[in-house]
Amino acid sequence: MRTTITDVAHHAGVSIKTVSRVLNEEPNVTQKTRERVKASAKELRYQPNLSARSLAGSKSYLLALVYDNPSVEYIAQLQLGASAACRERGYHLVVEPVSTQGGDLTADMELLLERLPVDGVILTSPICDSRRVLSVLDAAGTPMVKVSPRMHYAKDVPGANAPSLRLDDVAAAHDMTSYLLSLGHRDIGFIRGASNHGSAPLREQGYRAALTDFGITPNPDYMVDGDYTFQAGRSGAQALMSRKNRPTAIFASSDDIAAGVLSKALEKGLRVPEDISVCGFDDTALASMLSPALTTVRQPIQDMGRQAARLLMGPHPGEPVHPLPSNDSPLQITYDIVVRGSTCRRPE
Amino acid sequence: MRTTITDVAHHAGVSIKTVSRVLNEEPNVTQKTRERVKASAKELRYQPNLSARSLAGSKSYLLALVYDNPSVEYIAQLQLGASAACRERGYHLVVEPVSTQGGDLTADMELLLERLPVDGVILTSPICDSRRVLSVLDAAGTPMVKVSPRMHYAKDVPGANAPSLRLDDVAAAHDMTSYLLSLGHRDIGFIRGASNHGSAPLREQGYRAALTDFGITPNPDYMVDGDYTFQAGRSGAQALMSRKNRPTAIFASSDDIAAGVLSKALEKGLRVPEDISVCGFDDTALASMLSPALTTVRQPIQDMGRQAARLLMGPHPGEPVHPLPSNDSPLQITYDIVVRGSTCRRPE
DNA sequence: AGTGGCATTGACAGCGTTGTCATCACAATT
DNA sequence: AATTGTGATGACAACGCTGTCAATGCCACT
Repeated sequence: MRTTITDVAHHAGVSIKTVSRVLNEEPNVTQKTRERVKASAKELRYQPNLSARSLAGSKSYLLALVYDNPSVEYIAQLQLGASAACRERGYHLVVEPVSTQGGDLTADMELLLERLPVDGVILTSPICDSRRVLSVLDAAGTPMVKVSPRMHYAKDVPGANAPSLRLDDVAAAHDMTSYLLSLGHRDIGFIRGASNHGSAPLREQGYRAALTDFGITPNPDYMVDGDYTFQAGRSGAQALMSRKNRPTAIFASSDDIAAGVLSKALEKGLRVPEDISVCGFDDTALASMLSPALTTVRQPIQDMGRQAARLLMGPHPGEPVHPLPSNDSPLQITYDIVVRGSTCRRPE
Repeated sequence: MRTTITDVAHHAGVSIKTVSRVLNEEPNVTQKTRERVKASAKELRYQPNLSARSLAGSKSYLLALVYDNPSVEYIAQLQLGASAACRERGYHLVVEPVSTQGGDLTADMELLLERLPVDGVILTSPICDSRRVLSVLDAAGTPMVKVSPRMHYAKDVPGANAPSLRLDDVAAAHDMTSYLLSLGHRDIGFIRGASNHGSAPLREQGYRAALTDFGITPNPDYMVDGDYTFQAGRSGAQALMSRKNRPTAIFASSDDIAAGVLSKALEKGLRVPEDISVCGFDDTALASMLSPALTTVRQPIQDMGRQAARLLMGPHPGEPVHPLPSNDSPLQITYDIVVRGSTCRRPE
């Protein structure tokens, strides 16, 4: 038999309601009672039953991570962080892979919400920008947090004021581009991320700004579309390398793209970085595993997952309450430029 | 207001118990009633509340995936499959990353089981071989399925008869080694997987057997320890390449290891595959992203996740019941040797 | 027509917790 | 001393569903 709250109450000589109060850190319990109950709970190794809690109360102690598999590694890291944060507070993380392509995204979300009363949803890009998903969540009153959403929202869009977090993609891309410029590169190719991701245009913007700041007019011939995948990297590189003036460096919007670029460049007999520098974005495990290892932008993805979960769980009773980050002022995440072997000074 | 079972019962003109019976595919309901109830449920877009179900009944419609992060990619794929299978049947997947290193594994598991009454647990290697974890699960009576566990168990070990699935690591490694032999290689290095994973000795066994079958005595100098990581690949390669007769091929027990081997080989100025062939195991996304792309053993990891979840959910009412795979006769998963650019004929 | 048996249905009591509200004890106020 | 207020506590219902068991209806067989 599981130990129930009744057992604890009996053991501590109080009512179950008092036990409940203690466990939920509610006020109006004497310090003495509080301690006695806690001792009993510990001794009996009592663990509250989440189903019962959820049914009776308003909290379910369940968070959902909804994702569409942009990069396996990215999600895995986010999940690791979120899960760790959940454990700290007795929550659990339910994963919900969905597809923005086929399938009915909205229906999937509704199903989730109606079946499983989760306390909050972590939305990753590009789902965090889906009007329909946001409106379903809004309608259900489910708290959410958006990870790397688009920048600008109309005020009346559902979920417009949900807290969000992202790193400063513009600044990061600016920094990376500036780094390439500082190496002497002038003809810098750029491969965009997926257009349905908020980060894609921001990274492009940073790239463009850096060039402009340096006095170079961004050349459309040096920018190609992509979708954050290895394949996009290969075809993007193919396109860029067939330009009249082959770029001496390529800034890929993700590590997966950069891996594709590397692959194509090597296939064409180019040496990286001697003939062409390549850099990525994210610093996933892949970046270190490639030869040469990728110069890239480090995102603390795991941290972001942890932060996202914490935002949903709210401040621990007793902790200071931070103002909620919003779309307009998202929780800013730090980044670093990580220099590895895939970039070097421009060849003469 | 959410629609409840009472709403459906009212709408269909039956008792809530009958609705419950219909929804759970229980017998002893007339076809007519069954259809009427289903129609009502559909019309009202009714979704059963999982917390209530779990509290009242014995099922929670929740499965847990417990893992210790051997390879991010591997887990992500497994998770994708398991999650898909869950969705088919109205289940949800809770993820529980745990650490076999620090932390208290047993305590983590107990916590999980006592808080969240999951219907089953998917245990990945090496956790599926932890006596303590198995005994906790056994004691709680929680169904489990082991993915790639060790081969041999004493009969009295807890969880000894839990269903398990794995591919035939021995045969796969045998095939891969034979393939290298067929390319003319005779001095074939081998980098082991992590010793706490059941698959590691099996793959080694296959490697040895293939050599022996070919009339070659396995040379201990050509076998080095590893732990399925990139780093292990680098140091393993370092060790192997400093042998008197440098092997002309290296069989790495995982793609991550192989990536490390590649990295070290290229760093040393060796050409792959011209100077040295390299192959891996798993066929994770990484394998295709490397240059050259890895020859490797394809495991249908996503399928395995799907199968694992299905085993836990039991046969769909009405489906034929397959005998449960056990440790002695696990569900066999098919594999393929995928030949890519990292292997070639032995240099003269 | 009477009887037994079986398939179908429903009434009702929980499952373990939280929310609401009443009660109580004790201190502060008049 | 009587009154009021406030903090601490507990009794009880409710959350939405399933399990148990009793009741009902229907049919086949004497």
